[in-house]
Amino acid sequence: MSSDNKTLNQSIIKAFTVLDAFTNDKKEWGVRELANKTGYNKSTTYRLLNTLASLNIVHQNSNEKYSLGSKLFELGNRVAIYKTIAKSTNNPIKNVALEIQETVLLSILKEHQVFHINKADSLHGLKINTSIGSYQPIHATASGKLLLAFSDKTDEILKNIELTKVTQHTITNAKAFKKELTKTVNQDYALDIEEFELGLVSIAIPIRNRQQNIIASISASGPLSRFRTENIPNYISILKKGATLIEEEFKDFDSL
Amino acid sequence: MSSDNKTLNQSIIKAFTVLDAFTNDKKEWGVRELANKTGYNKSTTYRLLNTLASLNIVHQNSNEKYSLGSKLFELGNRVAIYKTIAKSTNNPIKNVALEIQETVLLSILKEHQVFHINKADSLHGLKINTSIGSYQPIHATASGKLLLAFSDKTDEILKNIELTKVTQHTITNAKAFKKELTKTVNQDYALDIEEFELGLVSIAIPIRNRQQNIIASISASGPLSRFRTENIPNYISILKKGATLIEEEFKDFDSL
DNA sequence: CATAGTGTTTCACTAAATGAAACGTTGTTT
DNA sequence: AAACAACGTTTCATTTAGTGAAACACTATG
Repeated sequence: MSSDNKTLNQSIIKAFTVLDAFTNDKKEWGVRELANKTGYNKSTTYRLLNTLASLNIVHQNSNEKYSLGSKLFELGNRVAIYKTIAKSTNNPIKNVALEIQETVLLSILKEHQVFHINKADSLHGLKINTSIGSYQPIHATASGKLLLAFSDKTDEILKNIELTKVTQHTITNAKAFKKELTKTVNQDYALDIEEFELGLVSIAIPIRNRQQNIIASISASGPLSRFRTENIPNYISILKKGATLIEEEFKDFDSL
Repeated sequence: MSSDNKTLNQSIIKAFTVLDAFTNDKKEWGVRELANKTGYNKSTTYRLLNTLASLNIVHQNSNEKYSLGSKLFELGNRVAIYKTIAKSTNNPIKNVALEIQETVLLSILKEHQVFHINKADSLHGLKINTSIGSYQPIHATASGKLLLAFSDKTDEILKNIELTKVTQHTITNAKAFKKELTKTVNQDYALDIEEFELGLVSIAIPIRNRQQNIIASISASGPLSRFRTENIPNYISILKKGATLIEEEFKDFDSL
């Protein structure tokens, strides 16, 4: 068992486990339902929700179910760095999404993963279900491969990640993966055809600062059924429009 | 002492007390500094930060100080209702702020207080320090008086609030306050001259839906030194431009 | 009326959290 | 170079809070 100093506060762990259950797909939970989901006793769950409600972190609706409260919106707005970036990039990526007709993501490398700062959804019914603020594997996504390929810490990061198999198309062989990164640098874009999720295709290009260092990626994702390899130059062209606008805004940033 | 069922989880209370210390004014804290601020023992504070850091709710910078982490940004983005409204209203209120040359706020009534959904800062160095997601008193602010005046629950809310003195200009007499609300309805805007904060002036107008029910307020705030009563019609005109754009977006909403 | 499901409460018991003191590191002052 | 001040971090004995089973009260459904 870990020493005292590294023992985590269990009540806080439980509280955020409960909060994590609230997603865009399921915005409200009953007490017992949430207890089943988290594995916590229903009395414990009730007390956690009660405390969180008293702080406006969740609130109880008129149907007795609980949903996220305004306090998280406030706290989320204090994480200023991402809020500012999200705000500034809304229009460029929205325009790209309209033109490319797929979901567009703005992403950076963070903690050896791909972190999504902003998103503009496709208007199609069939679209990826990725959230702003979420992480995805670096080795199995277009954005991840692109950011890793151009990173100045590529070897260090490679030592710290596992090329785990996410789908049968995920590149798990180290040599093959390095070749993929070299190819990505050469062609100045990355492609992920079902490497992260079956039926899903993504294409990512770099966003550079004044010194030509990559600070983020912009990508488009959609189902394989709507994807044509002959359309790649067109996709890149549209993504570049968005990238250019974002680069103007962040040309003097070292990173996002 | 309260019964078992209403006893709040102290660890969660402490965790969010710690998180509340991180503001736009002070984004990073050392362990002892934060312990002094919150009144918690430095060991306790260290453990709280350690747990929060393990969840990416805070993170420790290279200078050993702690700041808010990406997880709050993610959780904040799940409070979809405010995020959507904030996103849709960014341009209108930004444009109003540019033209009016003061800080502009979009606000609603929530829990007998004024809740700020969105904000566009003035470019002046001297400007109000209000945060998105924060609450202000309903009786001592322009937005609050406006939203209360037009509310269909005015009397009920008045029974539940105290006309506490915030500055010497705050209206604390019930009769005088009711007259102020009547005047607000008649002139279709509200003014707060140093009622909430000395030296601060705010003017608010309504945002209406298709049924002409007020769903929010848009206001401008700045220092008394830059305020001229003869400019009120001009301020209202500019605010109305923003209100009109927002009304187009939310004309079918019953409330925000 | 019976049943099933919910949120909420109680109480005896269990586990977690706490704080004082000390440690190790870094930067500053003498 | 040594002493000092401030920091983050760790330890251990002690204190406090948190927990879960069982029961209650309510609502909806058949």
